[in-house]
Amino acid sequence: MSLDKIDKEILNFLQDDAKITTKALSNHLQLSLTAIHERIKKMERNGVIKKYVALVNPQKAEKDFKVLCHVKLILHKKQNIQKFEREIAKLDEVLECMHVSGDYDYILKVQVKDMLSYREFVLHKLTTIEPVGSTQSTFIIDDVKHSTRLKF
Amino acid sequence: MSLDKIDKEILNFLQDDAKITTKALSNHLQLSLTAIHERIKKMERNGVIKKYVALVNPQKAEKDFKVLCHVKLILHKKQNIQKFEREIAKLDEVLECMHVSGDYDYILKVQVKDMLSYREFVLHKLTTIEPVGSTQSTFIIDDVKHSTRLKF
DNA sequence: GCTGAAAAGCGAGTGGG
DNA sequence: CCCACTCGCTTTTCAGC
Repeated sequence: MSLDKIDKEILNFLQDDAKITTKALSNHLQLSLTAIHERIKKMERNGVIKKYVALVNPQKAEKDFKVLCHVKLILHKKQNIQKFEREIAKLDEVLECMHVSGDYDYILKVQVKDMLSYREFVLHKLTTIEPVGSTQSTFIIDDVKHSTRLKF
Repeated sequence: MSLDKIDKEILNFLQDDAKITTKALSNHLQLSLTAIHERIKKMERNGVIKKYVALVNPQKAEKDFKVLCHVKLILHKKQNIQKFEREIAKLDEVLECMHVSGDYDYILKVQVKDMLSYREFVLHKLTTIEPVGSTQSTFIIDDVKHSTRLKF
């Protein structure tokens, strides 16, 4: 589907505030309520808008220890890859799992309470996944910027 | 502030669906409308809930080329660090900027349309930031998991 | 901190231009 | 694409426990 300029502006607003009213949008974009409403519904149906979520502040919720964990698999067989990706998806501590080019196969962004919890995670969860070969941890000193927004 | 069990359950729901009604929550958690409502408002005031946002599907919005860009600064002086972080915050292509331990100073998650746009980004935006020394790009083959949710 | 009920505001759908 | 109008639901507030 193709997004025109107005669609993109709507997305810019909704990515900042899921609860903005259609009325406010219609003021900002000089368009009628109905038009805005239909465009939003269409983008929801098409999957352009995936979902609406609340973002929680990790500092205020005991989840402020963040690590980038580099993972190598033992063997690059299809079954291994699938198994790893399936198991990783189940782990709540893993917010992101990226299959990457370069020295490692995957980079995980892991978010837990503290160093101790991280150790628990690596020992009892991550390294018990069979295809995992080696891992290497890069600690995040500061999350300078963290956005969920694609700017159009 | 401390979050009790009910608060945490509310957060689990809201992180999946910002638009869930207080009524639905009151059913799930066996609590009155007003009680749920007050807990949510309190967490919003305290900043436990940062904001409500719409998540856009990058595949359907021409932003499906993702790169982890490792950055070294030329000199680790306070001014350099501050300047870099200030400039990076302005770049819409950079969704995440993490100050990390290890061989590099920062890891950026950059999200653009395609390889050409990425090249433009590196040449005309990233490397024109003064304190940037060297950069190294790790391409994301597949975003296996991408979550905004902290599980309680 | 909880409940229940009443008031105000918004979303979703309709008919028509 | 816009306007005007409903209806029903959700949010918000208020009294009282």
